[in-house]
Amino acid sequence: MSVFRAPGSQKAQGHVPSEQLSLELADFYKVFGDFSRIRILFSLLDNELYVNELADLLGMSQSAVSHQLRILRQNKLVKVRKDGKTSIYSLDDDHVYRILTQGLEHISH
Amino acid sequence: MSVFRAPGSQKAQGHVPSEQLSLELADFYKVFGDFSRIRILFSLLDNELYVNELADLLGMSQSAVSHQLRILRQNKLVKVRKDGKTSIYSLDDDHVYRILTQGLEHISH
DNA sequence: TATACATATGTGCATATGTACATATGTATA
DNA sequence: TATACATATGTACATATGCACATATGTATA
Repeated sequence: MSVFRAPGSQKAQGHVPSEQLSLELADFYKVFGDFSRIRILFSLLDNELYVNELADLLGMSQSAVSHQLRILRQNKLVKVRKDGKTSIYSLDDDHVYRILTQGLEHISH
Repeated sequence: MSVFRAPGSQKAQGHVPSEQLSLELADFYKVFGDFSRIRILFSLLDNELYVNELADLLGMSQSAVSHQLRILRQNKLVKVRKDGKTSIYSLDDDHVYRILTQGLEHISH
């Protein structure tokens, strides 16, 4: 793994992990580290759904769902398709699916 | 994936994801979703290190490191070995290593 | 065009969280 | 035993964050 700084920029024993990479990885996990967002992603595993369907399904307000969908969009985890008045959301690709299944494997040891 | 509730407990189209599982998975990701904790874990990839070594290496206070190590301990991501006055920390098992490498794969697309 | 509907978004607030500071706990050494 | 050292932890506070509320934007229909 090229997680570390170039030799010479380190002080004592141990390698200082790259701050850039650490930040990116933490941000990556942060998106998945929220109950509502995980539930939204799970809901989209089978079907694409529009915003109000998600809100009803999960018992969340339209506002809350929209705000979380925005975060998921910005992080390229979901994509939108417009159909008239409705915005239809789906997982961006099966990359997201793999991340979720790997996470589930880890928590079931 | 058995991520969903039993059929019958769902309303319209779409499956309501299990709240229990969603919560566990979000909490799992939440631990990794912090810059300082990721850096600590990366630092422990090669070597075991004691608290002050980590603090010096990462430019963090002893207090901050200890508090984060506590969270990592509670989530079984690191383990402690006592040697006199010092507490020597290491990754709990290579399960943690796998999680980190998978995360890195994802952010590098 | 006026209205209803679906979604997006700005804002405020309550809660969560990371860390500094101070201190407690535990261990080795003089 | 007294002191220094290493770590753990309680507390306060600043910041981050998720969501409710109100409203803006965009689209279809009467």
